[in-house]
Amino acid sequence: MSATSIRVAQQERSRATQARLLEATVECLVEHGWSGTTTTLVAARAGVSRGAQLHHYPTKAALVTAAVAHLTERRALELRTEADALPAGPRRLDRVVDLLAAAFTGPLFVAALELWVAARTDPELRDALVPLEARVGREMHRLTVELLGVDERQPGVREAVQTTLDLLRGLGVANLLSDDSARRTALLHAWKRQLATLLAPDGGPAGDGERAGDGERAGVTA
Amino acid sequence: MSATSIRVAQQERSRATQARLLEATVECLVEHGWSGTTTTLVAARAGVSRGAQLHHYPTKAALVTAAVAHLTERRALELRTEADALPAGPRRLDRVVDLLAAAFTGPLFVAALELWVAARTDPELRDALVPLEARVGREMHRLTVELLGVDERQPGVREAVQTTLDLLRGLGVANLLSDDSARRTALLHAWKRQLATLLAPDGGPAGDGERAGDGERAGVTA
DNA sequence: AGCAAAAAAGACAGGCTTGACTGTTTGTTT
DNA sequence: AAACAAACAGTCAAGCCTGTCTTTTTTGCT
Repeated sequence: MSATSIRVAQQERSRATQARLLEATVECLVEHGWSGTTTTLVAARAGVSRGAQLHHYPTKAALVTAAVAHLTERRALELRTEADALPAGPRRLDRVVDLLAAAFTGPLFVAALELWVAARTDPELRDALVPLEARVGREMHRLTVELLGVDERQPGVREAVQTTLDLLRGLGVANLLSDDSARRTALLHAWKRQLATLLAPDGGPAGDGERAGDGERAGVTA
Repeated sequence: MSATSIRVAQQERSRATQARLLEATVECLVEHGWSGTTTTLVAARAGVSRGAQLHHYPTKAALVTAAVAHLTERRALELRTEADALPAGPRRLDRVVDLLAAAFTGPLFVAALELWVAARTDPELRDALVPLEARVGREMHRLTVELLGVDERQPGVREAVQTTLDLLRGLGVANLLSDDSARRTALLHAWKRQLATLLAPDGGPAGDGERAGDGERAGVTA
């Protein structure tokens, strides 16, 4: 009973402390922004002593890097969870867009955006963020295609999906300061119908076969 | 000769120093991000002593607030300048989109985005930024309509323009870290043709009369 | 019980940022 | 010319952030 189970208990304690630290880091990002996210504040918010914090994450870079990975996990999890709860009714496309729009306006997106902007001028953070973000971006594209139930080999479909995601990111940024939901809702209403015609297999007005770049690479995606 | 001309000289000296400080602030935002933009660094970059800096802008908030206004001016100026140089050829719509896309990827956009994100968690900065950004947003919308030479009263036109700007903002953010120009170019190519059909007065597939919110309010626009 | 290792706690030093303060130069008025 | 005001220069202290260090507690094993 002792050998493994108790060792597991200890590991579990570590894991719990680390989880609290990472969660607190994300919360601080949302509440205080990147420059307001100090290690001291994170430790205080997590209810963890500074010594314990430094024990698990020796430097701020280590903490933030781990938090980036943690955030990525949480974003993917949240997406899948909400996607699973999606009904397959006639308004399927509308619901999918609403779901994605919610992902681009929630706290997790805000935290990711803070990191994204900060990473621009912070090489260490950038190196940690870019590969993960690329992964999330591709995953998001794939999930969108799957949820919409469209065939990506159809001309124009890939572009339509990418455009939707980029548009949602833009709307998400616009929603940062002032509440933009009224405008966003109206705009998305129009876009939904637009998207419906683009995805219709009978060949809409756009899409003559060309392919965009090398798939969805853009990040800050959920 | 003395009364006015010399007073002008002194005022001009002040103005020049202030301009250098504001310009240096924007440059620091682009190069080092919001948290890397310290007053010391700005003063050094501007070639202005710390005393002189504190004389003109007693606090960091004062400096940044002034820089926000300055940045707004520069963005508007840049837009108009480039818009004036726009040829009125057959590829008019393509050129307009390219122009706007450039505005959403240039240094001025980056600086504005840094401020935008920082303002989310900084009330003082936020209060200074929101009204100015709203102005730029409206101006950008107006200018786009004008450059495209479309009639905004036509159903769907307003939505199409707003969608274009929000999409460009999203693409601009995606371009922050990794160079996304290949994907962006391809995507915009598709969107241009999409936009052309949306703006065509013979009634495209979208736009049945509803209006979105209260005009373009979203910021981080140029 | 007793020992070793992991986890946690908290004090401390070094570096940086901000803004206050004093002194100096340049420009302006009478 | 003399007094006055604005612009400029540079130093200083207080506060904060990061990361090192030592000490204490908890856990795991014999």
